[in-house]
Amino acid sequence: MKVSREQASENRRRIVKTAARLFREHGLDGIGVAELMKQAGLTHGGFYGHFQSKDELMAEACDEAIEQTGQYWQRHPELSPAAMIDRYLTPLHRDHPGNGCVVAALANDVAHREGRIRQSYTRSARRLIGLIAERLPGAEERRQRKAMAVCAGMVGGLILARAVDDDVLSRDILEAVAAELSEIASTRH
Amino acid sequence: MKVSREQASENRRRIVKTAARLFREHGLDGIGVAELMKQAGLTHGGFYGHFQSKDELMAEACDEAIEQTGQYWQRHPELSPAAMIDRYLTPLHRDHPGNGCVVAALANDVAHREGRIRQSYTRSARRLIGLIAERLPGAEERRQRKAMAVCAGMVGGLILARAVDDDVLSRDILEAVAAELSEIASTRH
DNA sequence: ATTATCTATAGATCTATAGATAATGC
DNA sequence: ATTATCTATAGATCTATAGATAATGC
Repeated sequence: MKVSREQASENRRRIVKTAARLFREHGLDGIGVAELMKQAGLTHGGFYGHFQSKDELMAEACDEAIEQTGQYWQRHPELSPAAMIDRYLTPLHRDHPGNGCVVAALANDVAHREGRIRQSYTRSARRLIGLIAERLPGAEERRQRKAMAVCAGMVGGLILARAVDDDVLSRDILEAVAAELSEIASTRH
Repeated sequence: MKVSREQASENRRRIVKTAARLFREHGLDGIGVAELMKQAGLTHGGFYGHFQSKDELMAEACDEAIEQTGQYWQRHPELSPAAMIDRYLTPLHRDHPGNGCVVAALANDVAHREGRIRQSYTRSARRLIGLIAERLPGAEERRQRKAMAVCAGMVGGLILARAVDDDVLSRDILEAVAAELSEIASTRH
């Protein structure tokens, strides 16, 4: 069942994209290589022709995920920081982690690991902070500081909204955090 | 090797306390029953005399962890919200998750589960929000809203600081988030 | 002939249970 | 006699590999 060189490289690409979705949905340990390959339309054993290990795929999937997110924000350069916050802290984003922010989806997972995935995650976090910082007014240092706070609030708010088992509390968190973070983004201090 | 009824109940208690530490350190899937029991000074098989399942222990360990944190803050009623934020967002807390905030430690893990652990986590999150809200000035509704935003920022800041692989960035995040959250806690809006 | 993929499985690890053991407590 | 704990293991799951298969590309 060999396929063309072109098809093989397309298959590799599909594995990375599938992984970027599944790792965000289920966590790094929540999805196995066999199930992942099945969802990519391939078989378990074929995986190791494309990657040395699951760890290697984790790092590539993290890069892929932040690239998707980065491109999304860069396609909307007109959005203010407050508008970004409002789009981030929505029930839609909360309920679709597979297509959402990788920094929020893998934070706890990554803290327990070393190596490439940790480096890839750190780049992703920097990029998210940078995407916010570049739209804030003021001097570089102040923008960075505010962007970190806004980023922490967005990530924390989304993670909390996903973790609690009460729809009312979950929505209250999303709305309260969005409202208060917009304050930070717009004040002069 | 039977022990007294009193000793047995002390053993059960030690399992819960050990679990409260280990789950926060390694995540719910990052520590197995065998290793956990070893660290509690007992053997693997003995576990199921005390608990029906690992899931049951997860919920009890989460309750134990938030109880420890709640008692800590209640022993310091003099601390302002800004002082709480400063004590939460420290390198010490970041580097010792086993003794720290369970809401930050298990957020991603819990989002992928159902049942008792999810309920226990939701109670913990409510309690953390409440501990902050009761020290904020103003009307109930506004205090709740601000407490949710502060809580999200604290949790997000700590989780990010733990996940990134760069000491400078990690410390910058802790300091930036603490500074900006103190603003929220003290403004009138 | 090369190689991308498939089938099958080795080896490790994890939760949970069965049955044995030995000290408590009636 | 009861029961808390221990040893040993069943059964499931996961990563990674070995060897077979079959279509590509020289």
